[in-house]
Amino acid sequence: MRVKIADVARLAKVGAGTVSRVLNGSRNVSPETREKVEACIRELGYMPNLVARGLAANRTGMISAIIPAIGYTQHAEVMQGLSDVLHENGIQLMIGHCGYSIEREEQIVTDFLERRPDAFYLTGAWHTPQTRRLIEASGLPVVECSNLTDNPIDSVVGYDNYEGARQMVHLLHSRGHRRMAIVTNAVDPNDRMADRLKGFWLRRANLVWTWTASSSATRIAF
Amino acid sequence: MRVKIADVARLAKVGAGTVSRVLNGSRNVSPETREKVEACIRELGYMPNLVARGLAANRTGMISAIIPAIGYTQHAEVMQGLSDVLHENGIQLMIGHCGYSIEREEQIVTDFLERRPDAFYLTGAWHTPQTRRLIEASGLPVVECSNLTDNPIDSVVGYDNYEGARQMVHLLHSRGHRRMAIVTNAVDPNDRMADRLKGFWLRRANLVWTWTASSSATRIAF
DNA sequence: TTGTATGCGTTATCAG
DNA sequence: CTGATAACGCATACAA
Repeated sequence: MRVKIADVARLAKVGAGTVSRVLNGSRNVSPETREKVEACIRELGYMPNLVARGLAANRTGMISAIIPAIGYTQHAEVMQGLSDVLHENGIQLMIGHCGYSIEREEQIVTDFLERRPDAFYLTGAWHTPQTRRLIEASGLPVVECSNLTDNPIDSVVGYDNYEGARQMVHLLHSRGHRRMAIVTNAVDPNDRMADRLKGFWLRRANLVWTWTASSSATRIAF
Repeated sequence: MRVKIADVARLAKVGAGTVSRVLNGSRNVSPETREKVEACIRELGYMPNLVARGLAANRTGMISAIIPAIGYTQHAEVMQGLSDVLHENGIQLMIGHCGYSIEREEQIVTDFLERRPDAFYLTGAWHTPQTRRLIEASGLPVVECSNLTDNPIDSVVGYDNYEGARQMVHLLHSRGHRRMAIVTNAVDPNDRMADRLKGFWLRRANLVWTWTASSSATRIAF
């Protein structure tokens, strides 16, 4: 049996509540008792059980994130940065990958909700109605990332894929270019790509649209 | 307040234990009551609280994995595969990245243990004594991956980096090659790389050793 | 087969 | 400032 708060309390001759207060850095504890408790914690090698804490405090210290693929650089870097900052604050990341499928995203959201995360990170602003319903019903904070939207679930962090593409084509066109091509990964469409394509088509000039067969095998022929 | 087992039990006019048994697919429940309970579960939109379950059952359904970096393809692919299979079985992955630092690995192991995972996945077989102590004391199943070792903590899945390198050099040498070069990432040494270098040095010939300044910027000059 | 009661380790409430 | 004590939501041993 692992050492728990009660053991620390007994050794320190204090109540369990006091140990808990020391653990959570409450201000309402005298320096002497705090020191005594901390000594006992070290002596017993006490290690808090965050599962129990999560149940009691109704706060797990976990944030769930869903990205298309773990190995996809763009998202991996975001996850790494997120994870770093969160970890410094005692929060862990729960990562799921949906492979550009919003149905799979819905499944992951369903499963993740059972673990009672404190917040959600979603990629893109394109979800199934049920996904949106579930998350809104949960009342959890949400960040949708990678694309802007007019009606976010909660908050969005992203850029305007449509406007970016439009400006690119506009620039090229204003410089006299007339034959342009798009090389992209069209295997699994998503809202970010859709917006970019919309931006391109605004001034299509002589547009050649090709795509990579997969993210690794490129096939181009004009 | 979210709907819990007690609510389902009340609606179905059964005991909480029965609902729990239905949830966990116990064989000891009559088809009629099972069906009735499942109907009530759907009607109420009941969603189990895995935090509470984890505390009661002493099993969280989470496995923690530590890799050097999330975006590093080799490990990302393993995480993705792991995650897929585990997810099918209701288990979630808790990923941490240590950036090739075994001290950071130790810190992550310490933090992860508080979340009571059911198992550990570690990259490499090179850890701090404290890391090994902590994990052994936890009694959790462990897989060390990417490199073989003679005294694993628990079990190992990997290949012999030393022997692989040795055989490569041997082959080249036997074909008459005498000037060879190693291009590698020497920023953060680890046991896998150490083993490979050992294998190269066995038959060094005229060995030129260079390295990439970082994983993205390559600098080679012979 | 089913219901009841107890425990899991913490936090939080409420008196002292 | 501190100590009991009641939740938290579920699993499980024990009875029925």
